[in-house]
Amino acid sequence: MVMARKQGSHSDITGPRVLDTALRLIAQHGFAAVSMRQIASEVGVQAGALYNYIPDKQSLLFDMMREHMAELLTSLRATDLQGDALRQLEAFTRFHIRFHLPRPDQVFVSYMELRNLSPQNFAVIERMRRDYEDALEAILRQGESEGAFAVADTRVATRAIIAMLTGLSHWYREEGRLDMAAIEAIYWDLVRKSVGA
Amino acid sequence: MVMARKQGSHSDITGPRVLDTALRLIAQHGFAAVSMRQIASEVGVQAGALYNYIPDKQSLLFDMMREHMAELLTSLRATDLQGDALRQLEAFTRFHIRFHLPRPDQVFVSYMELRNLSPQNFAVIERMRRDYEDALEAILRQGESEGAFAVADTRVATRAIIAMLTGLSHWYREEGRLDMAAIEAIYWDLVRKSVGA
DNA sequence: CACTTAACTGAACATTCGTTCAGTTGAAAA
DNA sequence: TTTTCAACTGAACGAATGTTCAGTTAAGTG
Repeated sequence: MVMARKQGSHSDITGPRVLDTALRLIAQHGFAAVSMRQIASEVGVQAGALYNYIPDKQSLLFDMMREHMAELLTSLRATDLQGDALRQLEAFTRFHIRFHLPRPDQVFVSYMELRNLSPQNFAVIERMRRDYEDALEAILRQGESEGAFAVADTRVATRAIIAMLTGLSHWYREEGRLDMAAIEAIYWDLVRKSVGA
Repeated sequence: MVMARKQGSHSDITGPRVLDTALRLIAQHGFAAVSMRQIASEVGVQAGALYNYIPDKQSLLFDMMREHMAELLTSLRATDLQGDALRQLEAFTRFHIRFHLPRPDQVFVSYMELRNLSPQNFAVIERMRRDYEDALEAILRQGESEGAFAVADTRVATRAIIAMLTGLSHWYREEGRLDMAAIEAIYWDLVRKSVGA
């Protein structure tokens, strides 16, 4: 029987390092602007070695984005979204900020590199993004039927709120003026008011 | 005296066509993913001919973005932003939508390709973007001093509102369910409420 | 008409690209 | 100690990259 190697084997170290390094570089320079040789160089191997961990460059991007979206949806479903619509909306808002703020590179790549996905891969990611949007839309619809919210168009409001929240990741810096708790409070105030609650 | 040629000369036709074609292709595939040969091919010339109109590829991107931002700022200053803060905010909101909706490619490129600008060029564009943000921030501050608006943090609210409005360009389609007037009404409702007015 | 010159071609330049693969290395297995 | 094989190297592949430039074309000028 062949055991998995525990020492001396770098596979379980190099593998994740490839994805981590690629994520950072692509977030910084863009998918098309980063070469396999750049990624390999920062990992500390030759370009050919990358192909022990990924079939090709396209899969590198797809795997990063799919993992990000899968984590997002899993975390959302694991989050307690109960109570009336107002409480659910607050929970969703705070969840979104808490999930996205510590992951600026993933957010950047997932929103900027959609064009560089193959059509099939794009469809998969788009479906996941739509699932996330639908969770917020359901909350808004419930709020309307409760009479707690007043929005002119639920679908548009859904997208507007997500754009507002996601935009946060484009300028937030950890060392900045506001910590995450302050950010949460400010955005929750904006979101709550925007739906008329 | 040498007159500018009026017929038979393609310079005044090809020149703008280069920028237009480049804009469309870059919006579609991204700056790094579009080659000079692709642009030239769609324009109907050889790659070398492009260099009669631009010094290099970087200038192509920079010229496109600077022109977009300059038009944005010029149009904003030509817009009647008077009356109390609430009226100004409405005027700003409607201006933003009317300016951006008919220019999806420019918006896309200007917000997605900042990474591909050289540091000097980036600084120029960033300065212009900041000028635009400041116009909105001034309105919010006036609204606060009037007692018309209630926002937890003016700087954050400024960015949040612009993110909300700009996000519109990412999903709006001319042939869609809503025309521009409907969109304006829906977003103005969201913006007005978000600042507590 | 001959002359000038703006506009463009077509080929070439040195790099770089993603990807493949035969061969090397060195630690775990027997 | 010998064997095994996962992990990796280093070189090579054809194709594509941005950019340059000597030469061609054709329309305007005098």
